[in-house]
Amino acid sequence: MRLSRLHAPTLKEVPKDAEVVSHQLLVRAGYIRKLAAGIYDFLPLAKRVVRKIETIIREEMDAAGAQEVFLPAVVPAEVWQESGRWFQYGPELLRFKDRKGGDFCLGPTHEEVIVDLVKRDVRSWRSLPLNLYQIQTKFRDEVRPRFGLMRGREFVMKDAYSFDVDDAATNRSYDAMYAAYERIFARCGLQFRAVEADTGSIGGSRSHEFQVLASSGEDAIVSCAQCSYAANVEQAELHLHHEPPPAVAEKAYERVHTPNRRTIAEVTDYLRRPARQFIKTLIVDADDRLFAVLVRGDHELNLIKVKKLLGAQRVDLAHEEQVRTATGAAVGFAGPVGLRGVVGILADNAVRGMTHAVAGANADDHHFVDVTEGRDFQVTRFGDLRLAVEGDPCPRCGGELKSFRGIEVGHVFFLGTKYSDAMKCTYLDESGVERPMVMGCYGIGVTRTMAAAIEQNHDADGIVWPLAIAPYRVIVLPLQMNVPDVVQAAEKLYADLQAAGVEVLLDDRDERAGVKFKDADLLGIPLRVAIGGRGLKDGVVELKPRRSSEVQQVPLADIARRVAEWTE
RNA sequence: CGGGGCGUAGCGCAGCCUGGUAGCGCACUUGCUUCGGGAGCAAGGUGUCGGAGGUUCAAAUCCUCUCGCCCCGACCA
Repeated sequence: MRLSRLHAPTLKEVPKDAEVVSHQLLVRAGYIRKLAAGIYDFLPLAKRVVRKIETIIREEMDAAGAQEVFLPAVVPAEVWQESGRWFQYGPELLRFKDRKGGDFCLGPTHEEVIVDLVKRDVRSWRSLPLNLYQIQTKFRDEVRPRFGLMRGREFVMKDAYSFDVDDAATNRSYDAMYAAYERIFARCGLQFRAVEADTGSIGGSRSHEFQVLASSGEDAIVSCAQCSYAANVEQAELHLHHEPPPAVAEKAYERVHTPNRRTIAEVTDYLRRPARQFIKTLIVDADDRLFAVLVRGDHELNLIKVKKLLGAQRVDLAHEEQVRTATGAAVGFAGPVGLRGVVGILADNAVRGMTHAVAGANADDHHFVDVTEGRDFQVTRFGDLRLAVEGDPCPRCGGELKSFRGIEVGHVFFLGTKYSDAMKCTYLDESGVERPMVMGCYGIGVTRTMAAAIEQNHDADGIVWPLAIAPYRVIVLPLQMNVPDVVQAAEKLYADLQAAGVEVLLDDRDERAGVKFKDADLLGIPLRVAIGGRGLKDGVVELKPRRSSEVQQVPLADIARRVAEWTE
């Protein structure tokens, strides 16, 4: 492709509405344009990257035994009513009516549609397992679309659904998808981790997220330095490796005045005690019953774990009024000592045996100091209730956990029979008994993967594409368009590379060398060949990988072969 | 959903407070010079000042409503 013809309008200035680097670079390098909040045009270069990611996905999904289908984006309400989600899903589901007044939605995910399809025609155990996937545009009317392609409203997703006779068979389908995902992201040239994730409200038993490692990632994950364990911080279990000794208190607790100091930071500053000596007391609403939950001051509460411990349907932090009802004080002054307004007091394991701790006094502008667990208050139930942090012990091997930031680009999920039960998707087993199919679902955010690749691979000059998903692999720069030898050599190389099947861009624009270098870097093309009058006199051209800073001088006669080798 | 901010040329912005008939940089067109890391000079085109209504002799500017976009927050203790 000639750059003079390519529709890739590059910008010198950073667009003002772009916050994250992938968004900035995609706009600046002429890959995307915004049409509306969270809705983007994909220009030719972006389309090529998306297609490359899709091709890798297709090859690996097909190799894993899945079959590609294409389901409608516009979905009639009936199937969503059948599963019950028409009423459960919030405003993220974009609903609308057709001309006859019938209800429809734009599919944010396709469990209903796929189950509807499978249950019609699959009746026998002989037809299972079955794994169907599609690559398609999804729409989720996000509360707050942001970060460009990272959290758009319209995006391209690969979604797959497996149907099996039982849990064991589903686990095999799951394992096959897990392995396929590892190959897909490895082939895309990305650094990633598969992490254990929360199974959430769907109630499945297994779930892994595929996280592309990037410091700008929205998700916090921990991974063991010694073994292969990795998990989302929300999911990471924290086992108690040794029982702390019972608390031995020296001092009695006393009440101190802490005017208007509500947060841990404010109080630790004011009292000059470290955060780890603080007992944070959170009031939570679990199915309309109020509980106090205690975690150490330097730890963070994990509501998901609280929900599991209580076996509750719903757990939220309490509202301001509820906090006042429970503690008799404003938010920020709750503490376990003398707390009456709650059904029970739960505490994270790290709170066990704490002495000389600081806690809220359940009175405005007051805290207690030198509080001791067991003596000054009784915990109803201890458990693992906090987010994991760097340095926590690995639940598998006891090694040290390291923390990372990640971008979730894929998710594999053991679904079970939630949808097949609700929508009566059943088969007849060998003995003629009707059973629900057991399902798994497997998603990859295709357009998000493109953005994540940039978040992980960029520098001050622009994008640095991994070879496998670059829109073109080579860019040829004739540095002086007014020197016939330079233009000729560039044209010949361009033609030779095309003939050899190498995806190549030729910057044939009548621009100065500086402009061409800047644009080549911005676009992120993995290999650059610069042809200039100076080098040509000595019969050489320059070869420079985008990722490295060293320039190789290559004889003109060898350049086509060298490039072809490099890009293989 | 709550709070804040911004809509002026393709892009980035100034002008608004203190009303007087719209400007800067980049980009774009033409010419000359330049030619290995976003060139210089000259000439040129570009706007319903987001939309509607109001106040006024006069509105980008003041007022009201509305639409769009961005950021922060959604109880982080």
